[in-house]
Amino acid sequence: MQNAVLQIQVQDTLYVKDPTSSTIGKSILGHGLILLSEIGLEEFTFKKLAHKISSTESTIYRYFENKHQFLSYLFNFYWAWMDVNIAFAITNIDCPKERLKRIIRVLTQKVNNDIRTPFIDEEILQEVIALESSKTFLSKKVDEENKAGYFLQYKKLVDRISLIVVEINPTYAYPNALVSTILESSFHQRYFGIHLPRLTNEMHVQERLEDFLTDLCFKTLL
Amino acid sequence: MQNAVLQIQVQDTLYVKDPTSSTIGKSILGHGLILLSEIGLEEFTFKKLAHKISSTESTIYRYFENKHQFLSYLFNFYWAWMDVNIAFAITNIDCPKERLKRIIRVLTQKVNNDIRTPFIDEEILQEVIALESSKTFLSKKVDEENKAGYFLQYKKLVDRISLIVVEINPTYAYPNALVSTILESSFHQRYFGIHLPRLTNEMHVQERLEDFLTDLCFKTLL
DNA sequence: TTTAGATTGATAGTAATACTATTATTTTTG
DNA sequence: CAAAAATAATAGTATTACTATCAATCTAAA
Repeated sequence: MQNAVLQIQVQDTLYVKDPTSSTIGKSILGHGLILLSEIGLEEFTFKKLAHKISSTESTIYRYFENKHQFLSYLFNFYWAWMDVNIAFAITNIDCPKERLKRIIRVLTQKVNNDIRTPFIDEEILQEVIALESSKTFLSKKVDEENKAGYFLQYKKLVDRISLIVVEINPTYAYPNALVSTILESSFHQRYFGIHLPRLTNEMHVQERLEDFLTDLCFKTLL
Repeated sequence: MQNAVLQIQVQDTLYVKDPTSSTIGKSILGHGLILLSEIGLEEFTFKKLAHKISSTESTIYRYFENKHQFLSYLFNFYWAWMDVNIAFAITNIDCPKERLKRIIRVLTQKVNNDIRTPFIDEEILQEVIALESSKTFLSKKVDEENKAGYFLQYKKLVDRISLIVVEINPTYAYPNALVSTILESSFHQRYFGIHLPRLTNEMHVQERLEDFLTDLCFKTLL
């Protein structure tokens, strides 16, 4: 068994200088993520982060244009990492139904820190993405950022899962819509379960969320 | 036919001073909404709005604590208004399936300005809510704001529609989750259709969005 | 009709944010 | 070891997100 390092690649439009290329860059990623999870995007500033890592604002600005770009980097990192996870979960599974089931399981599971990515704690990343990811695309700059590849990893994953949906039911008219609905729901329903329970039905319980989404998918497709 | 004025009531925790109680308050609502639709929440400031309505920041602060509260006001206004619309759309309809169908139609339709609310243009409001509404609850202050009633109208509507879902299928375990998923999707899928088409399947076309959500609901429930 | 009370406008001010720029110092690497 | 690159330290600007004060105006009750 090798001591593998998992290289997650994101678009070079998502940084000024590649944060994985230096110690301080990795520190920005790791501690930036932690700070984000602690205080949320609105309160998050590069100044606070600089203080946390005993560095300066100007250094952080050499890696990321602004906090929105930093969030988008994490967003892409998360989905690229999820893509790897999902690919692993369905290798050697031929039946597309079983593959979709396993994907939904992976999507609704609470993740654990992946030691193959030393500077990012995926458990924290998942929390941050649940709360903040919608803010990456709900912006007036969405078209511009889309052109710059800010959503590439997410779109790739939706495409990949949609292909499986098409395998299950080639006549279904809305595979991508179904998949992106499932992905969005997997975050929002869990969040509602914790914070706005009246909007959902105990979706903070992993098995229920998994069952809800699996049921929704398969009833729709079969 | 009377020249009816539709009074939409929101929680008094959503303002410092009721904006509908004065001319300048209504101007803040109306022009604030327009400014929001023009530049988005991130760029929106009370200073810019004050300039637009030839008033001052201090005056606006007498009505709303900050722009987040202003957005939450609009959020509740929208769903309270939608509630009225939906109630109207299903009066005298006994069949719960038909009622749900009609609700989905209302939810996926592009709305027109309602002249019974003179200071708010619902067409613009719908655009703003589509882009910004998730930001009302995706915040570290969600629990605090939930207690203060920031999401009451939305929760009420979800409850109301869930009751119909239960009528259609009393054994279905996730009525509220299904309803909130439909509501969230009705905005996000349309948005994806316009800005991130790879995430969906032409959901900017109203009939397709309606069909997608109707199909999703009824296949899940029947 | 006066007058007190409430509302708005004008102005000022503060701490924080979101940067940019410059230069000195340290670290890396060839 | 020298040159180049990266980082730290410092300063500075325009804007944001407010709060405070006080004068002007408008409004409603005695």
